[in-house]
Amino acid sequence: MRRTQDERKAETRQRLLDAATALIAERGVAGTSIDALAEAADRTSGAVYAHFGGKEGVLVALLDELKDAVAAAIVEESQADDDDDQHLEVLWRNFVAPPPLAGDVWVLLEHELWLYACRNPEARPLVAARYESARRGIADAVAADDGESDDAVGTLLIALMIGLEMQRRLDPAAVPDEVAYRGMRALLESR
Amino acid sequence: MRRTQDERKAETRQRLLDAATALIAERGVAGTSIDALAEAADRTSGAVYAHFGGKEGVLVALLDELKDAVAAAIVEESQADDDDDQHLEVLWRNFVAPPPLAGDVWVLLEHELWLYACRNPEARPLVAARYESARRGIADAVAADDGESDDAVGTLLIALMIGLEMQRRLDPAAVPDEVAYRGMRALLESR
DNA sequence: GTCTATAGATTGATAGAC
DNA sequence: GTCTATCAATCTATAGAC
Repeated sequence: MRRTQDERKAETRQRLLDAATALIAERGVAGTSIDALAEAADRTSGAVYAHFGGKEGVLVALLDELKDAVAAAIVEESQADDDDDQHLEVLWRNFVAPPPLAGDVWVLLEHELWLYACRNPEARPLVAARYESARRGIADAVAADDGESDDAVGTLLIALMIGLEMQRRLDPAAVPDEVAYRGMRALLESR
Repeated sequence: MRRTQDERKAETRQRLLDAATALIAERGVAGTSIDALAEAADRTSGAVYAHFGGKEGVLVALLDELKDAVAAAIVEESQADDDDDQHLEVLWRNFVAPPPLAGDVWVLLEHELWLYACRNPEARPLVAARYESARRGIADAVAADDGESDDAVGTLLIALMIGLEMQRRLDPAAVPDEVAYRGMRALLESR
């Protein structure tokens, strides 16, 4: 029993996107050739052009797929709890390594996409929308208690977590969890 | 009157490093070929190999040159003032566009170097030292008033500024200066 | 130390068979 | 839609003249 063309097509597409996720995180956008991408997905470069038209097309599709999946996953668990401080702990842990992707991969990929957006105006709105969605999600999550949402808190918390994670990558000892919590709590209380 | 060999040598070295700064910020580490680098410096690829042995050598030299120059510049002006709130404003403005480099170039370059360090363990200590130096500098700068320095404040302030600047690049309206000040003040007062 | 020249590998992108 | 085959451009790295 043979699978339909559509199934085959969808599988190839997904394989290419998965390969792109891994390779771009590992070697960067510029460091990932179309050939390497296709090979990692067990296809040939022709398939990449047929599906996405080129490397930029792959990136747009990748951004579209990730869209708010990550933001949603980061926030999701935080909603479950009632304690304000635990909110922050879960938020921080999920941010460092959100469920849908391995933490190692995710952070590097996110920075690659950010750089790509800075350099390619046509991709900027897509990436900007991701951050906007993350800001809202976090603002809503931490506002769940008293019902009042404050966008600026989302902006600040995301900023802090990004910067802390960056420093932690270079030297884990430089960013103890307690320091992260202290900073997040301070921002939360600045409302 | 002819210049000495040493002068010529030093000029070539500096030209190559300047070209590397500009090109890496613009196209990234992987996106910058040795040929393009040499050409931008008005030399040939052979000069790059003679001076630095290859692309990694250029990056190490670049890191060494930037070292704490940027950190020092960011902090320097902040020392001049007495008012605590003005401290933060100057800090934020200098961070967004520190004197030694154009703001546009600096932030992108810094992210490229961070990604490079994440992927290349041998470069990690160099970049980690840059961040460590920046943490100390900021911690000392904001502690100038009461004399008490707190490393964690440096970690948190840097983290926040990095994350805010990233969001601002994608959408300037998303990060008003007042939000930045509010966040920085909250972190500062968390001591 | 610096250049030119070049070899060998890799890249992006396309044409054509199936 | 997917593959093979392929061309032209670009890249890294080295050898050798000066």
